[in-house]
Amino acid sequence: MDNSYKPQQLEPKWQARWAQTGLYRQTIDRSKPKHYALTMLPYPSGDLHIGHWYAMTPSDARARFMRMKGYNVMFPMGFDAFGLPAENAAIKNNVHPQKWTFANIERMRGQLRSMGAMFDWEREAVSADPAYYKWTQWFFKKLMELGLAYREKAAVDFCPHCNTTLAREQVWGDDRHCERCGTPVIKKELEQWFFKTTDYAEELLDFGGIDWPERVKVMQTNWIGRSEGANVVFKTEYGDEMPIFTTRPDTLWGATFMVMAPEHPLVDKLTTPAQAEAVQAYREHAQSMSDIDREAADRDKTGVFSGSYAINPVNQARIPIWIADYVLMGYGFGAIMAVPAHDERDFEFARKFNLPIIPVIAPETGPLDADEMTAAYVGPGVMVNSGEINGTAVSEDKGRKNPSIAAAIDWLVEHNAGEEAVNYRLRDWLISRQRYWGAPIPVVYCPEHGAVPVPDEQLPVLLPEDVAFTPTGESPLKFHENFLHTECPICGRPSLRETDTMDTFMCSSWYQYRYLSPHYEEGPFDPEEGAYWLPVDQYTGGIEHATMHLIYTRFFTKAMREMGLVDFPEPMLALYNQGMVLGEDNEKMSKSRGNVVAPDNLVAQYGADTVRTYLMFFAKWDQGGPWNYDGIKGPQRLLNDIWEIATLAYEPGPVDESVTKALRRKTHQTIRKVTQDMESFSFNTAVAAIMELRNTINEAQRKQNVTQAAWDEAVDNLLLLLAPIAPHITEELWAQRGGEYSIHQQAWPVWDEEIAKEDEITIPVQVNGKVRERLTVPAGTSDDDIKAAALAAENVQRHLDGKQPRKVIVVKGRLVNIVV
RNA sequence: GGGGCGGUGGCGAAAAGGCAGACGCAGCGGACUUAAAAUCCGCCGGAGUAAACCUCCGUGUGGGUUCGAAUCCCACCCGCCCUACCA
Repeated sequence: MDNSYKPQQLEPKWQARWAQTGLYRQTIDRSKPKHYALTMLPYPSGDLHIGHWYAMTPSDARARFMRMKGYNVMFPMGFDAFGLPAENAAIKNNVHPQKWTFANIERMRGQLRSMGAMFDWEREAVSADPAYYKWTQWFFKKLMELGLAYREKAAVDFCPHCNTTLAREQVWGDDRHCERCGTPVIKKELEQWFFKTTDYAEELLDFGGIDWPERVKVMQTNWIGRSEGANVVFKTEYGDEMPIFTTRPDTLWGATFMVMAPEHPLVDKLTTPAQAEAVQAYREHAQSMSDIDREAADRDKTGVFSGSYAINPVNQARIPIWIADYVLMGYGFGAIMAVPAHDERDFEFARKFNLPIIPVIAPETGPLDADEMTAAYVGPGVMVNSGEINGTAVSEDKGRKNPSIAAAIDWLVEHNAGEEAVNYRLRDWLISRQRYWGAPIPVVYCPEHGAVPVPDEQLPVLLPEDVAFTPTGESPLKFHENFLHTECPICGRPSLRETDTMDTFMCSSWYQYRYLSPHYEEGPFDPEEGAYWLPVDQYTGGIEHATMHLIYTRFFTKAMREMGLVDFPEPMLALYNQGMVLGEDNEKMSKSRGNVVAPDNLVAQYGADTVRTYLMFFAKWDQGGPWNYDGIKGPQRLLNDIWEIATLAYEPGPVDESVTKALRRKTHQTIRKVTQDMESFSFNTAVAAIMELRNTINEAQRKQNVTQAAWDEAVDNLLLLLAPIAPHITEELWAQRGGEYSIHQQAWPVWDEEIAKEDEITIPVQVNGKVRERLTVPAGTSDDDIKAAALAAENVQRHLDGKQPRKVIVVKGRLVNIVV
């Protein structure tokens, strides 16, 4: 009978068996510690990419490893199913987004099954399913109740191609383009819904208690952008209050002018008739410019004088108020005090428009001369020209740690002119999208009561199916009479529905909770499931979500804690970011480059197990790297060899005790190595260790010189260690060798330190740091004996050349270094 | 401009401050075969040498710490990623 390795046959066979026997059904079991393993859910674009395999199969292997280690593991899968591509496909191919999306999901389910992952499909959640988005809408209402959702008119980022507004996080790059389609965004004044992520700015900076990569923590910290300083209230000469934020209140005495953003509400009032024309022209110019031009590379400062003046509260100086687009309306108060002597941007502006420069910090080298300065001075020194705080030291510290800043803040408080303040770069999350394929915002606008949330019993607000898409991408909800017209839930008056839908990041902010009980109807998730499984123990996914999804879901969990739904502050205790598989040309895979690797073809050619093993072998997981069609041969040979090893009968000839012992040692060393590597996500070296064991077993196979018991121990453990990585072949071979179903329910092997121990060790002997000899000694030889043997060694003597060793360093079991 | 990550054979990569290059790919030599593929055996950083188990050089560059550095520190070069007039 032909019993060669045919993954194309045995993989579907076992996948069916697993499904049939409910092997991956994951239910509460209080007799075991729980482990919630989560991999970022895919968008159903229609085809599973090798990138999905790279994200999911090592994640699956880790979850399987935890299961064999004795944890009750939950490893769910679902789809982030709302979003623009579905709608764009609808416009292009005249197919309804729902049909397109659910057809893709169906196709991707099949592809996901071909991975042989341990997903519990009964926990699958699809965000575009009304049973799911009902709760997305419910969360929106809850956030409203908590005062964490509000509606405001603001100049927001708008993608003209996608025809919708975007959150700040979804505007990328130095040309400020749309994260989805790459079109440069424009600013638009619109009434939009926001979530108050800024309320949690301080708490989001606290990563205590979570094991997340340093890189993500740094990115989030920078994104939140905390800066310490003071709010200072300037008054215009007409008495209007003009608050500003500054990180350098100590330089207040050097403020020689003020600058407002062109969109600042006081611009109209402060513009004098003489300046009206110039200001109007400048504002129009600023508005017409896209953000790209506004932040163009040369960044030459532009601006215009308003004609009005403000009074500096520290010295009553009358200083001109300018309007310039280097001041952004979205940060602080949209206005600044300008201290050209000590701020580079202000300096540049002052030089260009001939505004006065007054130094207030004297560096150690002596006082500054305003006329001779060619750049702002931002270093340490001592305060001068600054009234009561003269003589205070200026350090390079930020905030109150800097004596001069502390003194300035105290002065401000004492004189009732300002207060210590912290400002964040983080903006509130804009969640309104002018698109059809998303969860409708559950709000009705009543002429009497304004924005009224839709009552719970009317949720979900369903997306109407009979809609006509226009080529412009404008939301068909705006023209859907039945959807649009409704009654006010409070008074019954005819009212209009909100036609915007929610940012899909809203759907993915809480999906890990819906997985617990995707069919639960009494709430977003079943509290009993939640009490057992939550929070997520191990999250894995790409780094690209560092400042988007990963901030949103943290915000969400903190808000859910306010709602009383959870009692922990962080959604995911540990996070690991995998790298990216690149094309063979070492470039990002893309259709236009023609370097895309199709997993379906690979599965057909090599089988899923080989693809999985190769993905885990070719690089450390967090690094990623280029795909290589030749490289996959290594894992392919590995699985073929293992097939041979496990299926060919072993008949020991004359047994060699020392070879037997060596095989057992290698077996136990491999268990130790693979266990540690699986623990630390070092899958590549885990596979390498398995390959080494394979090599050792191969040799025993050829020589037939180990005992049957040692042989079986080696082969059984080889299969167990490989089971999380290559689940099908190991299941098949386990069964063929008479093992109990399923290998995936077996306990992870444990190594015996005694057996793993080497009985001879090789110790390099260095003379002055260069290896001159290698000693093979029994393990446990005393340092003194090793030292003596080292000094006696022939090549060592030769290099000592009669000189007396000055010092001999013996590192236990490691090396000897003789210094002369 | 700021921040982060990285730079090791022909290639992918490994190395708790302690034998650099495990494991694999490719290559080369040999076996098997009519032949090729597959498989098996051997070699495989560079230089010296007929060959090394001997010697020298070698982890982007230059310094430093150390008995000892791919690893730690300083400066620089290159690549990738993030961020960018944030007051």
